[in-house]
Amino acid sequence: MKLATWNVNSIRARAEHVARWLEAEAPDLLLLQEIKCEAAAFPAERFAGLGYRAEVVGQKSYNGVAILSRPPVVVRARALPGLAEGAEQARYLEVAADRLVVGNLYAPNGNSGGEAGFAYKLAWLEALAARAAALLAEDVPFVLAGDYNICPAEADLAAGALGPEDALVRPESRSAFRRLLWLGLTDAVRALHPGGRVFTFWDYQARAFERDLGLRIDHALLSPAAAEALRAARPDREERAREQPSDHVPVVVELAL
DNA sequence: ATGCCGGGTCCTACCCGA
Repeated sequence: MKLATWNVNSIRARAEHVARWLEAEAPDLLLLQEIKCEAAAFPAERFAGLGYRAEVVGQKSYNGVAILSRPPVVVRARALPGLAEGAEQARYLEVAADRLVVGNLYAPNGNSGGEAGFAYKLAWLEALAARAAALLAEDVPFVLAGDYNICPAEADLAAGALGPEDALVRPESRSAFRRLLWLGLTDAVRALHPGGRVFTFWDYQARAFERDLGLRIDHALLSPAAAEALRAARPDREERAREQPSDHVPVVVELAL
């Protein structure tokens, strides 16, 4: 099982990049975030021509997640259970692909909207932890992958790339990430690259990529059974050097399932 | 200290991203 997660910063702006990448990498599943459109505007036909089905949880202008798959999948959830009514945004899609459960997530950034915006980020991450606990209780192998909008540790950002008050590095955000690890989940990329700079995002501004002022914020967390099957995990850094790229690159995970 | 890019939309100045 080869799966990948990629915040594409608008699927309509990035459809040809995604199509080319699917042909080159041939993943079984591709988890997309920030598609920035409703389901009706998602270019599903472009990917159907390559043999990929699309499940889409869309929203106008902001957010939006989708899963492209070669094998058929069964949708298990189109939102994260447990969030307050009226707080729904298109940020979660969970499917079953054979016996593996895959949750595709786009966590709130938390830097806009003042303290209320940050509180929403923490509430969302709390609901994600509850979902992880429920999946562990279900005793199915699973992957929760996507844009967590958290640099888990100091090694996960270039020096000076963000201030200490940034929502991506605030202690409360990091604590929410550690809580997922303490439940028993494995950070796939960090498990296989314990010391390396394995950034997944570089800002468009100030020549951040050329200066390698990156962040590691896109993660794949694995259940214990999935972690036993982990064979490879890496960001595809080369994508960031292309013309009109997303500011995030794909993160690829291979499991011997 | 500010804006630096780049996507979106009420089409055009502004919101959001991280």
